Amino acid sequence: MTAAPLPHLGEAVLRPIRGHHAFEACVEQLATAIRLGVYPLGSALPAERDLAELLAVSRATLREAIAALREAGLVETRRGRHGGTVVTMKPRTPSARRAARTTAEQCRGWLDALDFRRVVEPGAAYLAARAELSDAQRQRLRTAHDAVATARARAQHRQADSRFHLTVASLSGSDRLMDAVTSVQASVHEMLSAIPVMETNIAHSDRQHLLITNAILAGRAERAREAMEVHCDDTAALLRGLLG
Amino acid sequence: MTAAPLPHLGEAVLRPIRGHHAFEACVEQLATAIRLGVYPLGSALPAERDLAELLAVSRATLREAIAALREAGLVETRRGRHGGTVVTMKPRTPSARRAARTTAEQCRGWLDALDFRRVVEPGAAYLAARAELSDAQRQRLRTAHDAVATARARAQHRQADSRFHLTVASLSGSDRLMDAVTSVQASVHEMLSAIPVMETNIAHSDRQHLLITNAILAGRAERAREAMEVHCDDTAALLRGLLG
DNA sequence: GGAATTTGGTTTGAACTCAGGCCATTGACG
DNA sequence: CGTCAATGGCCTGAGTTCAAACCAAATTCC
Repeated sequence: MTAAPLPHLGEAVLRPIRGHHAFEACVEQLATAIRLGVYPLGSALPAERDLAELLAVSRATLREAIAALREAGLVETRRGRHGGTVVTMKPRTPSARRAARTTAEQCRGWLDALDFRRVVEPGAAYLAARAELSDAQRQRLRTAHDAVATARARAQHRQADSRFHLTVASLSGSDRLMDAVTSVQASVHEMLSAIPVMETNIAHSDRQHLLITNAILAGRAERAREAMEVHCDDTAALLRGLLG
Repeated sequence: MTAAPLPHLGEAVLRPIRGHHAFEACVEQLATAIRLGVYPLGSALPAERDLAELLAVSRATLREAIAALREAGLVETRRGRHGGTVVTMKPRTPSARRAARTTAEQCRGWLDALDFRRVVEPGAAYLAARAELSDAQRQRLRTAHDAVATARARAQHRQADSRFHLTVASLSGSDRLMDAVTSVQASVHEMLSAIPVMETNIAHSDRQHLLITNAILAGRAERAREAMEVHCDDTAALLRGLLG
């Protein structure tokens, strides 16, 4: 039997343990969820004890994370019965975000995200179309699509778009795909916040959303996947062009 | 503006922070890498200092993990120059593994892995076929394929199969895809170790590997993806049938 | 008005992890 | 044969995180 070390695979398979900073990870997850519009402006986060359980983190750590969000002006907290932590920050406008310089490291991660997205989002659409969706699920998809189509302001359209893609992923029924799409959407959201987007792009994108929605609701798996592939390719082309 | 909490998305998007047990995560990653054949019997793991950096973990923690592997009989350690930790354990045979009872929880995760796999592995094959591969990379793919085709013993075939799929993923050039495939291969390996596999299945599988390899080397992206899809579907059908 | 309940706020001691340095062992090379 | 370099083995002090209490505020309901 070979005793070759297979070095390339070793380096590729062994990956950093994500773990030593529960605090930072909490801040990032919550901030991302807020920016993606999972918790829109004015909505309340779950109670601390529930949130701590969701994130599998101690309440002490979670509170530090919430304190950081509060300090950053993203949320406000009120005490007492029916108190809680409420989202108060309007999503940053693209222009405000453009200030941050994009590093080479960041750019590499972004390009990787586009490749990964082109794989997982069409896959999610495919599975969602094949799944037997309940009426409530079908309604959620329609609602999510309508929200994108009718959003007027740029930032709100951005959030509605993220929610649409996350909704499709959630309908796939796969936890791992949901993870993957969440991660990808976080990256895409960052990218889109760093560049200007034109009206024509949005209209084009909305048309594709409709195709995807209809294909999923009709149970046309292949068609849903192809529509999502086209959508990802178009967005990727736009982003690649403007980022390098 | 809506203040609806979007509860379903919140529960789906917010995920446990994987982090509070660097030690356990290390043990799992290393044990998985060994079982998948990334470090075959007789080969040496990287030096502790290098491994600690790869896993982004302190040397102290890594050493505890290695101690656990040693105690489990997976590896042995020698000191001094050109010392190190070498893999000593033959992969467990399916029969030895069958003893472990499969829980409902485990089964759910496994079924999810099959869905996820059907998305990411074909995606990886597609990207690998589209990438401009260096001669060294092409050679790695051929070597990995030959190893599967010529492996005689069941357990060795299993490892070679994992290595083949991991190699395809590494050729995709996407870190995130590599992560995803590593994770699904770990699950698939567990499943296959829990059930009996027949010779005919192996022969069938080997034929598909050849199709995939040729499509990638020829740069036929669509064909590579379809071949991998068929391969995943066939394996999934086998596993689903034998697991419930 | 008063009690119960829900929710955030705080404290405490234990366990885990880290970074960095230093020691011990072994084989290779001059 | 002696030195050197690579490697595993070990220690210490600081920082995080955890679990499980208990406290304080605010709302609801009697």
